[in-house]
Amino acid sequence: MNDDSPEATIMHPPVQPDLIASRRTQILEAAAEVFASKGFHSTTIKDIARVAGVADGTIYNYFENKTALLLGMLDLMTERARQEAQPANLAGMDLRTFLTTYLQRPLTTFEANNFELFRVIVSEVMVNAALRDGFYKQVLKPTVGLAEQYLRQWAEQNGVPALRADLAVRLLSSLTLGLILQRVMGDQILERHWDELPGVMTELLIGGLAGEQP
Amino acid sequence: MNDDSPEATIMHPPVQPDLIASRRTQILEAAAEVFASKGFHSTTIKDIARVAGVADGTIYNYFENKTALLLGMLDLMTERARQEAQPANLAGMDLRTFLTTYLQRPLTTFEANNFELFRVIVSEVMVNAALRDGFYKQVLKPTVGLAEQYLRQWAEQNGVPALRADLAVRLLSSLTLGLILQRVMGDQILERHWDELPGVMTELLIGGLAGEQP
Amino acid sequence: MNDDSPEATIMHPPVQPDLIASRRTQILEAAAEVFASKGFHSTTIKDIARVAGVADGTIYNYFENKTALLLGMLDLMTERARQEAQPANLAGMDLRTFLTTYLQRPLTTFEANNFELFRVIVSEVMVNAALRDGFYKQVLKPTVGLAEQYLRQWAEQNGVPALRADLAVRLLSSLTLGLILQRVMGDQILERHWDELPGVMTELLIGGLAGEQP
Amino acid sequence: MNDDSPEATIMHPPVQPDLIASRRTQILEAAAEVFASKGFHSTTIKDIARVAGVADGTIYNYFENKTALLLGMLDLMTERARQEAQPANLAGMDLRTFLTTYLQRPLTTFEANNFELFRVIVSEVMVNAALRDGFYKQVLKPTVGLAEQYLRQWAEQNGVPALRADLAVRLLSSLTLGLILQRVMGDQILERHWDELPGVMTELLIGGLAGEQP
DNA sequence: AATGAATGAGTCTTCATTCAT
DNA sequence: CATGAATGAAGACTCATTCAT
Repeated sequence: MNDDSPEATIMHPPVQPDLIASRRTQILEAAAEVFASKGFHSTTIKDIARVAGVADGTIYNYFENKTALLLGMLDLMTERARQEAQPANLAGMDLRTFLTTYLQRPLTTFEANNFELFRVIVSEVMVNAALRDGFYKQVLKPTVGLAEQYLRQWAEQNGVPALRADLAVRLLSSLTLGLILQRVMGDQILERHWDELPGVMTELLIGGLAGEQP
Repeated sequence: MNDDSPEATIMHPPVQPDLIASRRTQILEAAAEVFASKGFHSTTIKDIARVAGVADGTIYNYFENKTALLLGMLDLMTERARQEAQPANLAGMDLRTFLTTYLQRPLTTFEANNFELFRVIVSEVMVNAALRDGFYKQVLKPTVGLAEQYLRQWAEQNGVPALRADLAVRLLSSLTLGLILQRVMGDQILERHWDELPGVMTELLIGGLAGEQP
Repeated sequence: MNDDSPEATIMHPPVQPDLIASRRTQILEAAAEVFASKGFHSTTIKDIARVAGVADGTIYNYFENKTALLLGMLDLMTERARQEAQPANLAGMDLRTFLTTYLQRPLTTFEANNFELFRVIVSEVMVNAALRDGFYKQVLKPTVGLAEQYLRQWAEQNGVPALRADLAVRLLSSLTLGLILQRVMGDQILERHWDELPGVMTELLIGGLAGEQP
Repeated sequence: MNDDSPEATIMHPPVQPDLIASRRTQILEAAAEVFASKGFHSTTIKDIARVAGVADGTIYNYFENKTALLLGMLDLMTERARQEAQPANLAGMDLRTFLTTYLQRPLTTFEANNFELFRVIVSEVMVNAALRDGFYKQVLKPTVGLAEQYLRQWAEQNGVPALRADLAVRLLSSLTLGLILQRVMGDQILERHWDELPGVMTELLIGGLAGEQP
């Protein structure tokens, strides 16, 4: 109540951009939590507001609509993934290390805590064009692109000229995606051997199915 | 109608199970069509009824609820898949043929006309436990089981004793699933080379990434 | 259709009126059973048909609509009540016997097995004018009328000229009705002393609240 | 709004409970009106909303579901009844006054304006366990309890030791309930003599049927 | 008369979104 | 910017009733 024209200040405090960002994050994290546990369509704005500790209407100050929350979550996840994923020095890596690393990262990332959320996102990605685009461009394409780059280099350096790098790399990403999906669907074998997968898959891929097993 | 034929005296023919079945199919096909074009949640019962040419209520004479329609579609697809999939004599196949066949079937099946529907099913499978179970048990598990059987035999006969058949086969199914998903998500490369995939993937898997390319 | 050919006879057997009646009864009893256990509005025609062992549509050959079933049940109950209620020779009865008898009959009748059904009927009687009329005219009025007759006679013979027989008798019927209702609502005391009620109430009514208790 | 008064600085006044209460009341009164005229099952939420002057959805901000409206009405009636019923000093009353009062109150209360509504409530009470409980506990039990207390005292003070107060009081409440029901069912006699009933019934109860009539 | 599949009007209820305060 | 009560469109589902067989 300390005023020289205090009301104005009190009533319209200069909006700190940090606050805006953190509010967004706060809401997104609440959304992630609830989406993960109830799915997208079963989650109501009220649910999210309650968990976020804000009013229903407040959410609409930060997000266009309910779907925008999903897009926002994608951004958030991408952002974090990027921070964690130090632009690892792929350049000098040998193939085995590369493959193991490349397979391991997504598998352990999802292992951590994102299975439920992943379900929800995939679910909507399947059905929502905008989200599908976002997912493809922000998540899948960059990952694939990076690997393709590496594979080309490696093929060139090792005299494997005929390698269809563009398809080979899709083999890798499809494999990862498929593994996660099957795990999510309740496959027991995958759950039991989840940690060994990067290693085993790498050997299978390098030596070929008929190759020598370590 | 007034004829001497004996049929005329049959007054209450035991309700033709055929009719029931065909009505179910009629409704399911309508559902598939609408689901594919609008997604599950955006489709109303009225939409389906209209396309099927029946009243809203009639649908509930054949299906418990909206979700049951999806389960029914799963059955229908499984049924058809089973009919198409002659219990091919895997026993005598060489590895290359086996892999190509095994990869090819799902890819071409979905190529045909089911992409949109596949999206919807995967979408709900991710989020609906009952459906997930159905999908896993009816679609994924049988496929995987068959292949595992083959791989074990093959490994034994070809002296590759250490092969982790249980994981190797999951490599295959994950690969398939992942390829379809990436394609569904709009990957251009995959779309362009869809028909070559079984062949290319087979070579990559047999020879290993480092293997000799044909 | 009117020909001598045997088929005609076989196909349209002369309908035995007994059969009609028994079919009606069969359906009504099924209705009573289901109504009693689920209430009127929660009971579907299909429920009744199943219990009666007939098809849905058959019910509509015997009853105009769902409400008519209630009216029919009323008739059925009235009919039975009338048969049981031998036009007891009230004429010579002393007051105490009369009262005890008069109170006892409805209480034990409902005790038997009709509580649940009574609930349903009262429920609809409250809300459905036609049914209310039926109940009033077929059940309440006759009972009250009979008693009024007796009371007048008795008052005359015993020199109690001022007795407002018309109201006194309503005291009796209201009492009965009210007791049943309170019992139905779960009053424990009434349930425990149900059998003693006719006696106790009779004494209270004869002696007055301040009267000597036996 | 822009004045110097301190109130102006109160920005988010804790939502006035008064407003909530009044909105509830507004809706309940609308519900009572419509229920009374059309019955419970024939009344739609839309009907109530229209009469209350709110949107359909608004009703669900104040009541769980349609049935909760009935429960709410019970509360409202109980509340009002309690306010009217000053905890009258029964202690010092003589029996005649007590009885007259005790009988009179419910009869005149319902006379006023509640007959139609009473019908609806009784109707549902018969069939809905939750409502039945509410009615029993909030309406019937308290009334009965109060009277029982009085009767015990009175019996003790007047040397009527054998009085079955627990049953005697149920005679009273049953009588009341039954009278209202018969009146509701269209009994002309009761309607005509409604106002005299408390008096007449009191005399009948005190003197006994055989007693001297005033 | 019996059947029971088909009908489709009718309703409760949900919930994303708005907007006055 | 925050709030949260109000909104009302939308949809799944029920079920009494009909009628062709």
